[in-house]
Amino acid sequence: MAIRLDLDHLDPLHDAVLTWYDAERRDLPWRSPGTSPWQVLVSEVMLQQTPVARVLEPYARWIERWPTPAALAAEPAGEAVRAWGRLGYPRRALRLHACAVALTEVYDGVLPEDVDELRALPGIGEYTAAAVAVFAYGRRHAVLDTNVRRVLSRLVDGEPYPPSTLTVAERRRARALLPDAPARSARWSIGLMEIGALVCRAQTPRCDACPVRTWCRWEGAGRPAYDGPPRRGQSYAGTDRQCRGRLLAVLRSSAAAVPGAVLRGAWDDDTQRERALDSLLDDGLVVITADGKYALPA
DNA sequence: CAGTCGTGGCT
DNA sequence: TAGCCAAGACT
Repeated sequence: MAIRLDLDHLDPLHDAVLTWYDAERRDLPWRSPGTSPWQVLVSEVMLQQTPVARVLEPYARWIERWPTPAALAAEPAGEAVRAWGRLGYPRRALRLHACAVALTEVYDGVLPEDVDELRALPGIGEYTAAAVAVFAYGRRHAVLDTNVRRVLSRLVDGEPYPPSTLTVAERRRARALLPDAPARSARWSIGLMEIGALVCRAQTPRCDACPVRTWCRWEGAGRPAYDGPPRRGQSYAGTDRQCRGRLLAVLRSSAAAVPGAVLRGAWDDDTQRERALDSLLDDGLVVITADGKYALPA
């Protein structure tokens, strides 16, 4: 049986996470000492639904080219989409550009520290606002990403996976577990994320290497399997998303505007291609030029 | 609130 | 092999 979690005496739990983090943390570029809040934001947006390994190279090129919000805001949004490469979900690039414009115009290029102000910026939701406030500014605030949610669900609830949507109970609990000192709470949050990424993994947990194993209800209960309703799977082949990806890849690789005939060669199904192209135009990821060709936005 | 939105690696 | 999933946001 796991040791019951005592909310009045969390120090040992905190210590276990912080000690483990100091020893096992990955040395990622956005964690190095001189990282600016803007660079933290760039990394967080790129990491939304995209694994660390695929972010490393685009991130390095991005911050070298656009070290400040003003630098990015000075260029066309299409350049952001092009530099986004194959990270996926390219609307993130568009939003990050819009965010850079807003930061430049409204905040004089300085990221706000307040989560509500951050939350109001394009592409910054609840998680990313918290991540910037905590990781860039050391504020005391709960950070609930998919890793932390899974770790706490297993540790405290004994459930293999968190609820499908973030609940108020999860927010309240995450807040209650936070160390009192802001600097300590920030490291606690990063530590939980890192445990989720390296140890308490979704499919292949490494409980033998877990620093909080002695408190874990899930491990203590023999790691019961998930038995709820089927979790929504993401199909991809043949979907509009794949079609959009193909079309955008053509535009990314071309410096000049592209005639419709070329796009036609990128996807066979006329109906689906037109639908996907319309949605790309709606999103502002693609524009039609004066001579009727297609291009990334100016 | 549930659906939509890319891409690729791992088991 | 075919799912499963990865530091979510937005509508």
